[in-house]
Amino acid sequence: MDKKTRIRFETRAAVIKALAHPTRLFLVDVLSRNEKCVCELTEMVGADISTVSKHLTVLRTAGLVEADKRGLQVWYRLRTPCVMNFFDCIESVIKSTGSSPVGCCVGRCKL
Amino acid sequence: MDKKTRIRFETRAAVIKALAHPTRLFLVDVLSRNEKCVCELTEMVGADISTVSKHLTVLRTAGLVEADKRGLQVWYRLRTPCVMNFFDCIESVIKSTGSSPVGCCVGRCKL
DNA sequence: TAACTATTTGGCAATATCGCCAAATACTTT
DNA sequence: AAAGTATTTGGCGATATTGCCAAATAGTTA
Repeated sequence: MDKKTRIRFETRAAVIKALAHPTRLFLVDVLSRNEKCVCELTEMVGADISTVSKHLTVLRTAGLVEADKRGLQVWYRLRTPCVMNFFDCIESVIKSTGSSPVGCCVGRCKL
Repeated sequence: MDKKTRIRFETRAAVIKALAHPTRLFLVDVLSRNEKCVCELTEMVGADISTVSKHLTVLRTAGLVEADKRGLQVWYRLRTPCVMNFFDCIESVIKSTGSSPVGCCVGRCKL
């Protein structure tokens, strides 16, 4: 395993990790239809605005969404619609296993 | 946000979380070409066999790989080739941002 | 400029993840 | 049956992630 290969998989994992949270998946799903301001996303998620803002930062750092400020509001939109294709595959995995959510933000996660 | 929606995203996140690690991405990549026994995968990864075994368990629990025992060895293979399509999308995200790996198993992860 | 609104940032406590070691399990060979 | 091989499981210390609160920042309006 050469270093180059190792770094390639670490880089990919960093992007996938940004998607690996129910709230962030929800945000990506919403943003795949329309751009939204943070306040609106916060209302949809139902968590503290600071929590939602941090999730959006994670997505933005990974290159999955982008944002621009208009007046007081910051509007986010999906940069990479191709991630939506992936969800069909994920759904097929879920259907084929009857899997249910495990080990994720037990009891604290609004989403 | 109704409960049903919440659970749907938690379920999806659980599957994606199983992919969100460089070693597991590497395993998926290797298994997408051929089935392999744990010992061979362990050698390729270069970590402790117990570590590799646990990563394989994570992938299997998520429904992404399956395994069967033959003699002393356990052979794993990819159940869901569709995940490979996703990597092209991930690569395009990476190329468009020049992103590099962050915050992941710093200094400890062989992969 | 002071008050107000929208968002981000800092920090902390609670969880979750990770990798290794040691021990247990399962199967094979002698 | 005893010894040997392949794999899984238990457990622990080290890291990383998450959500909320409070405070800081940025822009708007009175």
